[in-house]
Amino acid sequence: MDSHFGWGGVVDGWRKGPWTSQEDKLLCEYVNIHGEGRWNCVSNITGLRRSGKSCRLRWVNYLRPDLKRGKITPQEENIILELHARWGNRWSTIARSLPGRTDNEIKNYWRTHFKNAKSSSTKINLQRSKLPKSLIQQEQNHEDDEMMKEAVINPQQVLLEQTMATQDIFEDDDDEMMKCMCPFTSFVQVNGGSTSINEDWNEDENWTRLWNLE
DNA sequence: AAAAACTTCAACCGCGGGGCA
DNA sequence: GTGCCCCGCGGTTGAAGTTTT
Repeated sequence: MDSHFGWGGVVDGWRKGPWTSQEDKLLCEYVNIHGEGRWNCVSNITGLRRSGKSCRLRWVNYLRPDLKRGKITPQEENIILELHARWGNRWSTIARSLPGRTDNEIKNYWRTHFKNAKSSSTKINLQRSKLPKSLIQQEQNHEDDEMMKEAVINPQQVLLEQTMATQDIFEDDDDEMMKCMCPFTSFVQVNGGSTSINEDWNEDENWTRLWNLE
């Protein structure tokens, strides 16, 4: 990042740094008239001295009228955790499941709250995130198929594996996070190495069992 | 009360993919 | 086939705000 020169100033004719309310107004007017897209035209049409990239980012992450404001809710957090376990750092994919939230917001939230979670599954997903999307989709479809087959043959083992993978992410994290994850893991009980599916959800009981899972 | 440490989040960058001439 | 342009994504940075010492 070259912000040590140019932050808040002009570099190559483009303004950088924090947006002013006047700049926001110009960008909103542009989008209202011309719609989203053709970001490189914004400067020509509005006189805004911002690059197309900067305009797009400002609109997508801050000015869009359908954006939610305020903190991530526990429900949204659950979704983020679940989808991150599945997709790794594919923030835009995760963001599509959270209307009103941006990939940037989710990425920041994850880094702030969960970046210290060190787990094999996380590492694998980070590596996956660097693969071409078509390959990832193929792989994911294959994994889903295999999971479905296995679930028919051995449902208890599949549930246990899912639970273990989920808990692995939280090995260094606190009670609050585990409480958030309870709805996803509640249906498996572990008793001295054997597992059983619990039809009747009992929050306290299951919570303790999962927390002590080794 | 002040300094240090930590957290949050807006905004930047480089890179890669897709469309088009 | 290839070169160019635009767009979107993920990683990173640093200013500002907040909490702790």
